[in-house]
Amino acid sequence: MNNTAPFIPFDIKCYTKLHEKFEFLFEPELINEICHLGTLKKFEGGQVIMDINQQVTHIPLIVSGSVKIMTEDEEGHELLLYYLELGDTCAITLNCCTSSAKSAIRAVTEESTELLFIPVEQMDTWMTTYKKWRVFVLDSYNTRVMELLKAVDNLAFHNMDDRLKRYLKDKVWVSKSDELNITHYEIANDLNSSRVVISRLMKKLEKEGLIKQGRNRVKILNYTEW
DNA sequence: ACATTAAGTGATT
DNA sequence: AATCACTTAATGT
Repeated sequence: MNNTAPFIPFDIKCYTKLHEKFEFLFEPELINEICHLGTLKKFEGGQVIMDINQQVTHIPLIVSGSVKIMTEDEEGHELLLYYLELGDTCAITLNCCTSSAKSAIRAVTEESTELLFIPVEQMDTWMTTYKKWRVFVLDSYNTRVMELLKAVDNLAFHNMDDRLKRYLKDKVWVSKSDELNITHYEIANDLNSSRVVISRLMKKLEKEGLIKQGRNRVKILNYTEW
């Protein structure tokens, strides 16, 4: 038995896991580099992994779970912008990194989530050495801008009950379950609305037969028809 | 049994 | 659609 065996620099299982998860995105050599230079961290649901005005030193890459990205107004009311899932990264953060600016957003884990933090310095070198990294960065930038546009459109052109429906739909999508454990207060907070308004609209949706609800839980009925 | 938290509702702006 | 003020219902200690 080799006595150095327990002291391998990284977890073999984790190593192969990352290869499986990211082979569709990156070159194998790049995944090797990611394994060596990145740090994998696990979070419980509801943890703030990056906050507004925080200095950005690492780029987060989602390995499992999901993260919600939000802004805040002067009074501290939040607004959900979009979610990040497997293989996603936050392009807003990417921009912060290169310009060494501070974060404009807050990132909160939606469920228990694994994140791979890559030091900013790697950005530039990988941009020139790995084609797939370049494509990944540009692509993710693009999809984030699209998501932002969607959020703005939603905010500007749709009333509350529409926004609520979209919210529930998205929520079912990211949680991969039509049974949501959520309170009216939390929904109101994500939508920058008030609990009373959400309660009324939720009651309406229930009467329309679109949802069933109880304390701390909402079940979305026949999701496919949404 | 009591306190706390979530949800429902009428009235007002 | 938001806020207030109040009620009712569910849950934890």
